[in-house]
Amino acid sequence: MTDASAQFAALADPTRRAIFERLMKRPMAVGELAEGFEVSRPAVSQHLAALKSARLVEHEKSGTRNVYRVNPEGIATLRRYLDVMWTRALGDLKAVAEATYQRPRKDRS
Amino acid sequence: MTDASAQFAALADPTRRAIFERLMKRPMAVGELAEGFEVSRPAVSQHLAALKSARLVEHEKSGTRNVYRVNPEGIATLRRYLDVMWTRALGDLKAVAEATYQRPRKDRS
DNA sequence: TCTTACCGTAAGTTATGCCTTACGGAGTCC
DNA sequence: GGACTCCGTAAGGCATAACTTACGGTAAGA
Repeated sequence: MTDASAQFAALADPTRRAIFERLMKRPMAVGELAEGFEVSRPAVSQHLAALKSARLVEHEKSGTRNVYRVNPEGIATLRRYLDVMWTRALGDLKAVAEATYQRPRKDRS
Repeated sequence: MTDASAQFAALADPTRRAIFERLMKRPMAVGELAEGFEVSRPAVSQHLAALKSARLVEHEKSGTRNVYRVNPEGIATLRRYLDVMWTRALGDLKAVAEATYQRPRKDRS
């Protein structure tokens, strides 16, 4: 069992998902990030804490600012989980599945 | 933009995730499905409704029973979403990413 | 040192979600 | 038709989570 549950929960909230997607474009400090949303800056801080505990983002201090960026490994974890789901969901629909989604052989990294 | 948000929310709840994973093994009726969990049968019904509105499961009536099964397309939607996330998250880490997860190239810009 | 900028945390309120029991509809068998 | 099975929905309680304002701590500049 992985920690995919925390990651699903982290990406379930719309605001948090928007924050995460915004961090996709480029790393940003908290204040700059908060300007793009209607919620307050502390709310953004709390969302970032949730994303951090889910291993979806990382952060690094730069002077007084705290720059956040996405963590590719977090996304990779979800991808691997969904790969397992996908493989099991195929069942007798294997032919159809392989036609609609090409996927590489799965290895544990 | 897809309806991935509803799917993330659907898979965020542990009980609902367990129900979904149990349906992976084989299609089941609601009553039979509910016996495997500690929560009540109506609770399972509500979870199934959430999974259904997220396009993650389908159902088909068979007499008085309602047989649910997973919908592979729902998982595919999440996989595609995470593929986009993954591609964008690579950024300047492209080399590292390609080393840990083989995937076809997908350039934007 | 004093001031300013930037950010995390605490405390409290409000909204959301999960669960329960109770009820009613639809299908099957006699 | 009557009884039984199976299931969805309604109503309400309760826990969790999301948001706000207020406050404190740390770093940089004058």
